[in-house]
Amino acid sequence: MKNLETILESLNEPQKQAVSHIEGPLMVIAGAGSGKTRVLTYRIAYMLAKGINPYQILALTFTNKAAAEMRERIFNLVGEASAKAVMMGTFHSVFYKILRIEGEKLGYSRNLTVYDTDDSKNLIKSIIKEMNLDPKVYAAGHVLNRISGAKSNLLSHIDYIKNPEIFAADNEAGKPLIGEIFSRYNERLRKSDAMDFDDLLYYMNVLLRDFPEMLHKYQNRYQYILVDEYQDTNFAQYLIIKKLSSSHHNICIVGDDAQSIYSFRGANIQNILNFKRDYPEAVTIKLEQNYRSTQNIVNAANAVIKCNKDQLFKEVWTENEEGNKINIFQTNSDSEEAQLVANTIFEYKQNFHVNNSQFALLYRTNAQSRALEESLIKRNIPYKIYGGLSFYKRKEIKDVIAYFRITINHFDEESLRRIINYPQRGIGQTTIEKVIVCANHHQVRIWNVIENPSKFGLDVNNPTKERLMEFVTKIKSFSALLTTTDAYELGKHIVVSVGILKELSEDKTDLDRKQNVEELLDSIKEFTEKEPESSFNESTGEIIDEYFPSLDRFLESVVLLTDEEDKEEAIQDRVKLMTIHSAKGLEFDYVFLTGLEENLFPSSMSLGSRAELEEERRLFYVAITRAKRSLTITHSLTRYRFGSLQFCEKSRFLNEIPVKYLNYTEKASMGKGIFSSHSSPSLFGDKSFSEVTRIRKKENAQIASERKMEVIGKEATIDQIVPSLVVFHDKFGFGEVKQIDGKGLETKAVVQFETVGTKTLLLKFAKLIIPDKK
DNA sequence: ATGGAGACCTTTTTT
DNA sequence: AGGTCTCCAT
Repeated sequence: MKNLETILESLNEPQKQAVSHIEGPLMVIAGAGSGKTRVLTYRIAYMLAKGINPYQILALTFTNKAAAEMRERIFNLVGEASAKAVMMGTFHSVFYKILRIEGEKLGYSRNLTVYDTDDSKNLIKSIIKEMNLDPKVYAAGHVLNRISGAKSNLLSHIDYIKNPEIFAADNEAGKPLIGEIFSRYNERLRKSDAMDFDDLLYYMNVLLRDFPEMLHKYQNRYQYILVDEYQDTNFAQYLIIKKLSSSHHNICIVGDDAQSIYSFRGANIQNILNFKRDYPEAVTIKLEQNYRSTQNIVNAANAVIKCNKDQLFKEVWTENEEGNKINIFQTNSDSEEAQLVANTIFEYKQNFHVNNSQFALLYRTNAQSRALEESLIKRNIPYKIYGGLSFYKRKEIKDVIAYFRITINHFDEESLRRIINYPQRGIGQTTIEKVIVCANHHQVRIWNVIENPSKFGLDVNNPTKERLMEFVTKIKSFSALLTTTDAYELGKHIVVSVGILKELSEDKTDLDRKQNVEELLDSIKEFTEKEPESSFNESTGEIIDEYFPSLDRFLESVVLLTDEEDKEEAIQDRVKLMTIHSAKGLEFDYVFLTGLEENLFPSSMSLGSRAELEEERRLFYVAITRAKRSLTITHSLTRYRFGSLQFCEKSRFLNEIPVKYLNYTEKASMGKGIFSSHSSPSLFGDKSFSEVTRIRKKENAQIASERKMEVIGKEATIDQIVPSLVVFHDKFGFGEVKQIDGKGLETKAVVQFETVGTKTLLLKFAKLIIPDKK
């Protein structure tokens, strides 16, 4: 543990103030790249060094990624014991923990399930169906948005129905019954002993509002509260923080109004603008020195954000070098755009010593990643896509998790519906509908009906009844093992005995799925082998709850995870691809920002109001400020969207960067990267612009034909494939055969690919090519 | 009850 | 283009 002086040593003046101002409200306005995370972590270290009990510190973040990073950095500063004792996590995960403990006061059990967005949507869909409403008029996504918005503003379904303005708005939109859906939705959640994401915040508020002893308990417990990314809080979050800190006012919020990009989720930028009103004695500190980026990048970003009307005054500056100008390239098509990016990375790597992981490719929408991926594979550049369809959202994983959930909570309706006939056991749609109607009619849970079909007069034939009861018996047998069998053993038992693994093994077209399930089991195993963390009474040290790595504990730990925890992350040197939203808080040496076109960025959805357009502009600001050394922006004249070719206009945002900070290349040839212009004049001496272009084109032609040569080879017969053989796959590129399983037409090969990692392939489909040796 | 063919809709962003 | 949903035939 460091002492107070050494903690402060490495900080600049405002950072020092922010770190050492511990008592009383503090607002830190942290410009991009100004060392925000550093301040937060050092502040916690400072508090601990001052002797503050780590159990009294609550640190809230928005994303799991941010929480993990903060935990790690504090860990390094102060050591494991103290770091673990600090309550640190996302809003949702922290309040979920509390609600599992206190939920009985609100009519929830300790086993309460959290519904993710898919679950919520599915539930809404079925309610809409049950109400005989037109699913086109009542689109589940839209209805959920309305409900979510209400909950984020702490409106109950009763408030919603009673509110004349809301009703008028819904009525005008032709959807007067959203309030009724809301009401039924809540009822079903309750019946399922489940909360949706918004409920975690909503019920935390209810707990603090209706139970004074709870308010007192948690105010007392958390004497020091830190909130990261405060500009992204919604009303529900804002009020929890306000209540918890009302007795001591030891609240430190850190944020940047210029980086508020989540208003679509109910984030209210006013929360940061109003902090002074809530805490008149609050101290405000601005962190304006940027340590991350070059002057060109900082200046360009400043110029862009100045176009917004709503903002707190702040002037970000840097002492870093001027740096290269921002390169902007226009291409003919999205695939050329992608190739230009890949080629530029390729050239960069050839000419300088740059690692793959120093590059980031950013885009507005996930759909844009595909073209980039293809061009990277062609160039044999390893990459990793962040976000998108995360591990826990994959079908096969959700199926397995659903079994876990139903084992822990029989009333979890969405899980039940998901797996009652998966793997198929002859319980079809008609039966399920009858069960639901029956359950609604008797005002009981679906589980109650299938547990005892005769009791509720369920109108299905006897074999079906038996199948239902067989299912119930099976689940009950799993539940019986919860306290005696650890998460891994039970998880494996479930997957095997239910036949999921067998089912997936039979699906020859997609062997990845089985692998994913196995990966899930591996991660459960890791969980069970982790060092036990028993909970104990903080003042006496008495162990209250002996740790046992049960399945419900495992589920608790992953239910709010959206990203796959990637263990190989640090080892693997790969180019990173992600949306701008998920890039927030991160930084990269070389950033490529693609698709700067009207209707894509800014998104066509955001053109309705100034506020929305300003949010898009903040998003652009976030994107620019991710870059440390170099920023390359591209826009394409055409792009495939929704399956057809569209013509695209250059984004208005590009005109907001003063020309003195940039190099613009119209009609860029896709082979010509940033070398052709000004970044690296020494490489080409005094050759003219067009000469360099010509050289580049020629080189690229050469490279391209070389690549072709490489790939030409014979398609391998099955018995030719042996371990350690280098092979080429049409989609995955080059790889090395690691292992062969099975015989004849069923032969499978485990191949380690250079760019996409390890895949198991069924050889009769894989069409592997053995490249000719040069 | 199941599976396949075709219609249909998507693309904002995340806990 | 690709996945999801619906409807129809078996």
